Amino acid sequence: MPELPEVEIFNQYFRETALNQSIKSVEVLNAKVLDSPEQEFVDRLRGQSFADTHRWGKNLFIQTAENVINMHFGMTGNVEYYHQSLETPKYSRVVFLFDNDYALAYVSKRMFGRLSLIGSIDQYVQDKSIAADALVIAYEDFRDNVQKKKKNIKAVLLDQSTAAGVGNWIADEILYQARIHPTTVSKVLTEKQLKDLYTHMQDIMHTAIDTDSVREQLPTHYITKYGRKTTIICPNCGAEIPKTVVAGRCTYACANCQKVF
DNA sequence: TAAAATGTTCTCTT
DNA sequence: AAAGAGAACATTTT
Repeated sequence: MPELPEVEIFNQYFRETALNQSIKSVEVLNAKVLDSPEQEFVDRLRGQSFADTHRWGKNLFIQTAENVINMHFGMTGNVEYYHQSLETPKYSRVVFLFDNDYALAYVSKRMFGRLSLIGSIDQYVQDKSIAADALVIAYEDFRDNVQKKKKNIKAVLLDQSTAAGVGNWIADEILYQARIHPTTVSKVLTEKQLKDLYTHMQDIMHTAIDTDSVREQLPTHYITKYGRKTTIICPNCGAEIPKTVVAGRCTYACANCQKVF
């Protein structure tokens, strides 16, 4: 679930619910998702409140008066705000209990997600070589980042040091819309093709955010609309779209419409 | 039932 | 040295 649009939706949800709530206690149900020792994590957040948030790529940063938290969701996960009289959501790993009797659960089904106490957002993204966010990166920076690399274009798009926030389904969708095959080596792409990729990248992100990232609500010319398990028919040419592996990830690309350059 | 899953990081190699 | 390829990670679902 959590590519840039999902995390943006989590960010908006977080801001509408948990922001400015005073943290009465922190329950760690599975310390594996914490980067810091459990006791330190709990001690540093108890009694504080979430003052502000920022999304950068797939990362959600949450600030309190004295701390910055990096929240990452991995392959599965979300946040859920609920009244404490209700059951804790399934797969909750850490729960922040507020003074108002509501709580915010950090949910991570596969436990690939992480909660980390960090020094600052700038330091974090620099340490991790995370590029500017895909929605705000300047075209020239995106182009330069692509041209620095020698991998196939799908691997380059998935690389968070190209533009932060692109994940597996969005990479496929960008390449489908730009009619470029994912195995194309990124270096051979023309300026026009790079501009096209950039434009589609931002269009797709905005479209996914606007549709609340509900797959069925995506435009009919998106391959992502048709899922990633069953057989997909190309909305452009009608051919069956094969499932392959590119950059170590499952990949859907139309052999007719997407050329290898 | 074994495989696959909307991600990142580590290790090995070049 | 730095970049790329591939495995590893942990868990659930189909």
